[in-house]
Amino acid sequence: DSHKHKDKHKDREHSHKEHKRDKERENSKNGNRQQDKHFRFSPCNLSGLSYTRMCCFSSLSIKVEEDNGYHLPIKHEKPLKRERDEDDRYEHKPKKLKVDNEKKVKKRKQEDSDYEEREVCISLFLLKCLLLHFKESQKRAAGEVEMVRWEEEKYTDGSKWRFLEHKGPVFPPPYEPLPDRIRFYYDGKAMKLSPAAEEVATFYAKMLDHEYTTKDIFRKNFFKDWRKEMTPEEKSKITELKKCDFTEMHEYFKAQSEARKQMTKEEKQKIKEENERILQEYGYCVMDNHRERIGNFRIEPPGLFRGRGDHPKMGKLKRRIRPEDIIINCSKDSAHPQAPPGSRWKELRHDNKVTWLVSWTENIQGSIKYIMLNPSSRIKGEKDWQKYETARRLKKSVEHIRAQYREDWRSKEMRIRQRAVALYFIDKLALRAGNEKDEGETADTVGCCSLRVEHIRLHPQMDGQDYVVELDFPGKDSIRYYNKVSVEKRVFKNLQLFLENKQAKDDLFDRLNTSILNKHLQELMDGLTAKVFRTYNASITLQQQLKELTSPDDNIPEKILSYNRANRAVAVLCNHQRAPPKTFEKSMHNLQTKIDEKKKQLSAAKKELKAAKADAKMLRDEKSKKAVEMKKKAVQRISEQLMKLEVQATDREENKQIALGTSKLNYLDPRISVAWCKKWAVPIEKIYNKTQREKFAWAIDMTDEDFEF
DNA sequence: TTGCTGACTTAGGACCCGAGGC
DNA sequence: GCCTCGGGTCCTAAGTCAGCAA
Repeated sequence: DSHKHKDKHKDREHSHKEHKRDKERENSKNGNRQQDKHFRFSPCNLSGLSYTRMCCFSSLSIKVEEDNGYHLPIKHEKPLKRERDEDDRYEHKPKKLKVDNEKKVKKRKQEDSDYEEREVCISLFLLKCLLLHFKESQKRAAGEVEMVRWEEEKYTDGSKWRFLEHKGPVFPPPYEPLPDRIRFYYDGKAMKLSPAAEEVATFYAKMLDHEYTTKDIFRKNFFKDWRKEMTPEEKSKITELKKCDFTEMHEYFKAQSEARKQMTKEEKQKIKEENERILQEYGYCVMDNHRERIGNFRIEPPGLFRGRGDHPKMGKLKRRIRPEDIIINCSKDSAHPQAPPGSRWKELRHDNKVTWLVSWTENIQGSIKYIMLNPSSRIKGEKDWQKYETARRLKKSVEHIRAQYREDWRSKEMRIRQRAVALYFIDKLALRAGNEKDEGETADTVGCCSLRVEHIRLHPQMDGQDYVVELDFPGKDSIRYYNKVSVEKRVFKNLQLFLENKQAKDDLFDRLNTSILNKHLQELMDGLTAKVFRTYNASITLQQQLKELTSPDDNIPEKILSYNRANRAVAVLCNHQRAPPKTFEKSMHNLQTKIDEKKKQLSAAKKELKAAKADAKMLRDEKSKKAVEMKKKAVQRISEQLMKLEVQATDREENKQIALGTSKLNYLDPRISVAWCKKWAVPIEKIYNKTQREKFAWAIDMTDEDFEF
């Protein structure tokens, strides 16, 4: 562990040096192509004109496969039709957008009234698309590739769509009572439960193998909620959980899942087809004339709440969601989804200021759950792009911001010093912001602003380093963050001061919260919030590590190993951990055995080659020459296989406790990876699987090998 | 300023299924 | 053809952050 964290620290220190270098490099290249590109691609385009390249085709045929929905400037793009909007796009100010919009409302009244017209006149709108489509096809046919822009399609009023149509959610199947032969025992005696009580009992029975059922809070919460579902008779009889025997139920479900596995190919195929049918019917929606994949179109089935860490509500009953709990969001002029027969929706809403299609309130925390679009959708992709553009803007001002917070360490105001030290942690250690949480309602986890005295230890000297801060706290999902980091003297002195006269449970930064911090960050840079630092530091680390680790002479597997190592450096930075796979030791052992065997094979093959060479030297005939060639090839093949296995082993070992997926999916600007792949001729499929390629279609589409984050 | 809520992103674990080895 | 393993996908919890009301 300590080794890991030392490395982690090293990585961080390194990347900071690299930041400077990057900055210098960037300065020296002032005005280069990248910058132009950056401007052109800046997310102002996102809500503006430039991405409106002709998705109106797909809008007509509704074929997302042919048009990924990203309206990216392409190389052969001709000058924009609406030059006057170009200027607007040079400065990206997402957060001011709303304010700006308000100010611009009057100015744009004329344009807005156009919108309104269009809104009420969808058919005209489609007609126009049709016309554009037609024109475009004509041009294409004539070999003229010109960008046709869908000028109308820009949402500067904060709306997210004009048209939204979907089929509503898919509900889980109703509860199927257990067959009579499957019995529940209380205090050793068989007892038939009412359907409601039985259903809840099955939730518990299904989890009998899980560690959850050994936890007191889980058992207590479950039992309390279960009793609420019981009939008065059941309630009076069943008073102690430990007298409940669910084993028959448990065995029944195990047998069922076993039976599912044993199904014939045909049966499995049938289920697959049915799932596909449901996906086609409910898994897509039409948003602004694109057919888009929906992320989660199934309503969460009832069950027992599985909170993470020491969650005070674990084991509580997550109740079944009924149509009457559901709010449907779609456009007025769409075919509204129908509630299941005999039921009705809670509400039918037409709010185009939000992106969700369906929502309901869950009963554990009382929070709202949503059905939204898949990451491959235009709306999510553009947001993602915008996120990375904000992080790239931070790259430009980060040195200034760092200088500022270093200055603030000396402020005479405590709140400023706290803010500055917290920001230093967020920047240097990629900590999360750390919002306040409801005590007793959620697991006790913290982030930067909510760190407490008990989470930090100061060591003026440790392991040969000065001013070491030891951080140890439960972070998001109760994942432990443990790190020892040497900080600057002034930070250290400040921390000593913050700790003075405080108890273990007191806040380290008692004059700070995320709201204060983010307000400050907003003043430093438009759109800047605490989490942008995580995105920025993750992406810049990837870029820098790739530069450092990639050797031009490496073959593809070695390059991929380098990529994974760079990815890993980021995962370590962001503390993305995973439980080591249960079969890790075993599979590692198996792999080692394979490697040993391969080595034996190799030496055998080499011997054979040697012998064949000797033969060839003696016999000097075609046959033995051929034999040498064959043996040579065999040696080559086997050593390649061996190398591959060894790389695999290294990769797997290094990956034992680290999850690469999270950073890849959420923190690393995909354009860095795409550019790297292009530069080193690594097929993008080796880095991104199909889903990831769909999510990052925008980046794959727009990125050249010389892209710089 | 504070508390609360809604919308959206980020997160790890469970589960499924197919590739590849035997 | 069977089995194992791991990647891919699904699931949904747990964060962040802005906006609003008191």
